Amino acid sequence: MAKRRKVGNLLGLAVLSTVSARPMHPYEMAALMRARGKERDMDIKWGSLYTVVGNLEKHGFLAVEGSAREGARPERTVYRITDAGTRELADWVRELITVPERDVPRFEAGLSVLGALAPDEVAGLLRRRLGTMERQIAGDEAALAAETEVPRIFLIEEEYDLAIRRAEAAWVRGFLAEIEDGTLPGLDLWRAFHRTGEMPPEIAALAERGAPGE
Amino acid sequence: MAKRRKVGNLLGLAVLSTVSARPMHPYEMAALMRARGKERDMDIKWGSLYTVVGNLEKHGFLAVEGSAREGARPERTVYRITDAGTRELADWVRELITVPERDVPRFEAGLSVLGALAPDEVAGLLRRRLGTMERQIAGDEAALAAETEVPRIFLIEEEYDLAIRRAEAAWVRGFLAEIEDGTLPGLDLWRAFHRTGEMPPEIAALAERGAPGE
DNA sequence: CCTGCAATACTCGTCTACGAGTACTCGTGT
DNA sequence: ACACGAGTACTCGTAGACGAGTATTGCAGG
Repeated sequence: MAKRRKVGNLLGLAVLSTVSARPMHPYEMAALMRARGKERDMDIKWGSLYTVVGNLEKHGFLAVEGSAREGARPERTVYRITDAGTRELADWVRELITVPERDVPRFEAGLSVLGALAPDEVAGLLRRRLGTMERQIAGDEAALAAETEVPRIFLIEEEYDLAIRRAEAAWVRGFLAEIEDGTLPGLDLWRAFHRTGEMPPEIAALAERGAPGE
Repeated sequence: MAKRRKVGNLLGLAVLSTVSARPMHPYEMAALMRARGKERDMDIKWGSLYTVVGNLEKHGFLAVEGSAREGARPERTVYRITDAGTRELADWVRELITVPERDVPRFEAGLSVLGALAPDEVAGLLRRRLGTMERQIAGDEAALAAETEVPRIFLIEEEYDLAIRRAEAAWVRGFLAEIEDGTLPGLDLWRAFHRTGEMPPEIAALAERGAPGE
């Protein structure tokens, strides 16, 4: 079980990793992360930046290095990472890499309530999804291939992401084909279920599949 | 861009889909969802159940059917789904299926800050991850195969989930192999970066890859 | 020289998700 | 006949995430 972190927001991870290079003030972190495309790696809400930095300081992972003013700009607080912060960063990454965390994609949530729609409509929607995905994948693949200077290691997240999206696209393609050519077993059941809103009682009883043990 | 829902919590989706069968009170919904293993499909926090049901009612997706007491039990409020609720459910599923939403897995966040650890340590961690994943996948595959009564349609989420996890495992296997046999280009760079904490400046400048356009 | 727009560097109030607690009740063992 | 532990059915306080706003400055263009 992943232990509860003092600062749980992934933005905190990005901050730690960014200030670990050198002391800087929050806005500079934001600028750096933005420039490095960190937004693609975690889904960052800039509104939380100052809260998160504050929390990191409260828990001793960051310390105030001083505050500098530049020209007539408002004063900016410069933070540096502490030893505890460096340890927290390493420990956090270790956990993220080691423990396969179950963060259920929203698509899967959607699949689990597919009964709310009729199979034929679903086929159409899946076709749309597939189109979008294929376009995005092709675009990102091209962008990644065009990047010949930066060594792969600094772009592995992107590589991983592409691999997963390709797999998802492949799965969707297969599922869609099965709906379209009618080979998906139980298609009639699905249609019936959608019309009536009632699961056939013999299935309902069975649907209580036990969750496979950890 | 996915439009903001009145009730955004995915638990709300599960609730709508559950009460759509027949009116019931919150605790019964929870029991049903639990029995159906909904916890595997979305990551449900039971503490939010009453809040979410309340919100769904506030926005007209659920209506109070009445309140019943059974024996000397405390009074329970029974809810039914409204027409607006049925529409919201369908619309929500439609969106989830059609729009490939970018919900970045935590693993990917971890990969994006891999520089905090040394390659050799990462190799060890990945081996651990892979072991856990393979065990879980094998278990779930067996469980799914053992399920011969319930038609596949009622278990597609699980099928999808397995497909993705297999793809992730395969990717990790490949990446791990590249680290282990030293064929990953830039391994030395990685090691240097980790020791010094400094990205080589010529790379740092390049790392500002522009995010591929939407 | 002055206007306006974009970027800078935050602040604040709202909202809500969540965990931990609570009170009651039924069945079972003794 | 009653003590108990395992459900049942919620309630509530709080931490913290987020969005929207704000005030200042530099600079480009007329």
